[in-house]
Amino acid sequence: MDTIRTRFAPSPTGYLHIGGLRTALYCYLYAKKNNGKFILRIEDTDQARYVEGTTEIIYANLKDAGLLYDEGPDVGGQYGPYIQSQRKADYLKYARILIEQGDAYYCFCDKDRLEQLHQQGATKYDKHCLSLSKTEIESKLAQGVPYVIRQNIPSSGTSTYTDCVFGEIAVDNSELEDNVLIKSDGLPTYNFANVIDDHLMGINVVMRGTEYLSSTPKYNLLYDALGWQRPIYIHMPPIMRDEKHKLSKRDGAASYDDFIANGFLSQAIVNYIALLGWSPKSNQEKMSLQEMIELFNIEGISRSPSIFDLTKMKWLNSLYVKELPFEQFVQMATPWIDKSMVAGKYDYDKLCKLIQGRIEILSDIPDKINFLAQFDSYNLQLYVNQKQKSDIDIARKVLPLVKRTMMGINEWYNDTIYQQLCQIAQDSGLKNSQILWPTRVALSGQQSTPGGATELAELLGKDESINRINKSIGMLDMTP
RNA sequence: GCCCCCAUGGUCAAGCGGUUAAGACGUUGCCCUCUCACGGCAGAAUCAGGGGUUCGAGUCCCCUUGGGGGUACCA
Repeated sequence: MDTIRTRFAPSPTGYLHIGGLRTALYCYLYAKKNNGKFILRIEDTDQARYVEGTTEIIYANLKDAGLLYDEGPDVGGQYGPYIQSQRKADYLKYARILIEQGDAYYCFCDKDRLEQLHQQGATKYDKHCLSLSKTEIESKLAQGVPYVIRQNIPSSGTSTYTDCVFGEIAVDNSELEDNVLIKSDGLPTYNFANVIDDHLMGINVVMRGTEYLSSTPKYNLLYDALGWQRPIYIHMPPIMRDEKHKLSKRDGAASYDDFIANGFLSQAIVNYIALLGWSPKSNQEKMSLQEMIELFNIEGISRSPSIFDLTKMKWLNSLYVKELPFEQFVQMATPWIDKSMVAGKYDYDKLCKLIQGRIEILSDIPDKINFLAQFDSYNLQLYVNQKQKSDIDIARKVLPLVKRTMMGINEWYNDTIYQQLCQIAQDSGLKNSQILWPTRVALSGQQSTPGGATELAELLGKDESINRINKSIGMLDMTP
């Protein structure tokens, strides 16, 4: 059996969006699962939509996501070039063969005539130039009349093929249009370049979005006309923003880079999108790339579109954040702490210990910790907590004791502070929570914090802690 | 308009003619706890509608409805 060869063939028209990344992922998984090769090919035949620099982003993103391709523009390979615009000669060669065989023809119709055709209600090209005589064609060619080359599709009959996920697909040839194969600028259209390149590069498994499901018969006709073996097709459903809209680049953060910039971990991104449109037999959800390769199977690919759920993606991300080795978490969190008001203050390691288990994405960090650098007036009702048996009066009574105790502590560590504060409770016949709750509020002015009263105290340091307790006592004194 | 495709909770989804219709996110309640989070336990919530076929239908067929895609000198 031939080696499986799959390809991801993006156009360099913008950032690598999540849909594209998933296509790449499935191609990669399928290839690796079958000990095959995963190839990257850049489809830049549309000069108008080309965006400078985006090929480099594609390379970088794919590698960052762990989807290492065996062949590609920047890594080489035996089937190059891997950039479509550099393969011009081949396309023309095959187009001429097709013309020779009557499977394609020169078309000299200009935009005006095409438009007219459309206005007259035609849904497709009328094969007008198919009936041109050889001499007519030659003279127009000699005169330099602009032309395109069109595929000559049979006007009757049915084209059928089997897709691995959707099963048998049948389309009447009469539904198919004589598409342009070679544009007037001499470059091939996607339709054509795709077939030629896939064949020449030995691609035997074509994986792509369902937008090609109904046009695949056209490609098959090309394969057949050229006497080439058709590839295996695996079409996959789109990722949606909601029931009605595809998740598009315009939806804001929808590219790989956007997610990274928003504090998602690369592994989590890959893991989550793997689950959008595919699920393993075992129903396992958290998977490494290696596990995905092992579990991947076409039967698990779903046929209906799936809606992107940011909430679930965050949850998955939080799992990866939690299991990050501490050192690595500190390293990744540091830029986010620097970006917060806490920048440069407090011990980053201690800070990270408190937040690692409490954030979902890295960008949650600033909001979680800003209070450490900012201590203004807060709502005194925070002292009221039924479950902790705390209220404003308790706070008034307890905080001065806390302050005095703190001043006497020399070993400023969580454990000792905790012990000492609990001692107050014992001495005064109160519950621990009646000391700790007011203390935490007095230190933070927050409803919830990444850490308990004494953990915060350690982080803030003795001076700042006492300072904040003082301010809080002041606030309490000012209210009746 | 025409053609292709799809349809299980709010979301991702198991399920391949006989199940109490899995699981996960989210949600609700409880437990744990120096708050929150984590973790643990429990609960609510789904087969779009209508016809068939069958002893039996979420599973097969048809129609309706809803949704996606295609219908380019874009990919």
